[in-house]
Amino acid sequence: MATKRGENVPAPAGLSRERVCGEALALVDAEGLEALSMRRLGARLGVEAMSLYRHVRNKADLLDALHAAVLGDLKPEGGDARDWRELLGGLARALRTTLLQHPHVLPLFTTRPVRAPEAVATVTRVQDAMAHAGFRPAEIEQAIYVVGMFTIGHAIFDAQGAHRAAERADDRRRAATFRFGLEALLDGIARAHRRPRRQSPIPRSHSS
Amino acid sequence: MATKRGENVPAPAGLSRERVCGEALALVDAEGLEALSMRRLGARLGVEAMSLYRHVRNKADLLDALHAAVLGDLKPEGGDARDWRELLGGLARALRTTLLQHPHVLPLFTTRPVRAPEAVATVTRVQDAMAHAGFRPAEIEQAIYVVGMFTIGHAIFDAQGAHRAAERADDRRRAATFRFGLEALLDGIARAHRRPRRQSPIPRSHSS
DNA sequence: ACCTGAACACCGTTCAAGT
DNA sequence: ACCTGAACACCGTTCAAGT
Repeated sequence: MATKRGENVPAPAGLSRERVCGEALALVDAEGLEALSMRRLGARLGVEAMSLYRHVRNKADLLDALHAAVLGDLKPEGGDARDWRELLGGLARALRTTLLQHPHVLPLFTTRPVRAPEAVATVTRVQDAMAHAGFRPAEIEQAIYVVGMFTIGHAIFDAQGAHRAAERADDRRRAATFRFGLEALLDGIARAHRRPRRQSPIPRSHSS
Repeated sequence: MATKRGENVPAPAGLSRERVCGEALALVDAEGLEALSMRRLGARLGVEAMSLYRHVRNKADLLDALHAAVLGDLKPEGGDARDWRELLGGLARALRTTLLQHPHVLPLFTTRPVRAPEAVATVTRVQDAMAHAGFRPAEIEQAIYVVGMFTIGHAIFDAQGAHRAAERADDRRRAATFRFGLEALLDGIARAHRRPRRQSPIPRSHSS
């Protein structure tokens, strides 16, 4: 192959949605979200920009795919644990790791709902463990919500600070701050579960 | 005025940085970040796009101004309190309110460092109260960091959910979830302050 | 079936020119 | 001093045309 000219010939151009999205993620990781244009992405794949529309509906669709791809990486550590606290904590730590590996994709998280099926599956495992530990559905939703909020907020702060000179408190300290907040939230969740929901004078049986 | 043609004549065109940024914020609040272009903004102000460059270095500069303007709104409630917990909690609640009033500006928070002087001043008041309560500088920074992360994370989730049909749990419940996480964090901060920092065998004076 | 060229309606930004 | 016209190098996207 590449017999015509020794110029560019970057790839055999067997395009596919996967290849398009993968290359887009590589481009964004390397040069930032603003550097992603259909024309530049096409060039990277050795193809005209218009060819991409065969595999991607839109630029918005491409961005959705990027968002999903990052969430798809999610590989929580303590996969075999059944302790809700370890599962939920592990999910948060895995999310932090993933987000910090793709900091340029973070703005998409402010715009797109979390719907990647892989991520949803991971969340389901946490939900099951919490249900098994006696949490009620509303409590479970709240717990996961709260931990997710904190984690994405942290990733945003952290990714910002990484560019700044002044507050380059070393990574160890930022990680410690994350850990501190996460443990505080897990404590809060555990405590709320042990206590009754609100101030109701005579709770019947075990709920309020 | 408006004697030439009864067509458009939107403003006397006495441009200023303030007017440019204010109109930009109005445009973004109304139509989203993507709708903001120099040409459209110029049109709204009754002026050609190029005139804006007299008052704004760049589009990036304009976005920075938007970010700062939103943070400038920050008006925490319990302004006269000296209780650190009330001050820090009030700051978080005020930030939440402001962010939810300008949801389209949220993506900028993933990209720009928080540097608006008004916001910094508010933060300084919280820092002073915490120092007065006996927190050490590192603890103070960590506390404010953690609460800020959580709040911005929450705002992102909340703003997303507001568009979605399925999870439109009513506002009251979302606010309750925010409150729950915030209180958990404040509890954690208070507890960490009462306890020793790490496992140090013989702490001196009053912290054990 | 898959890719392309040309075209359309937009961008941000510069610069010399108008008043 | 402040605003503008024309221009440049880019965008996303459509559509008819090529192979």
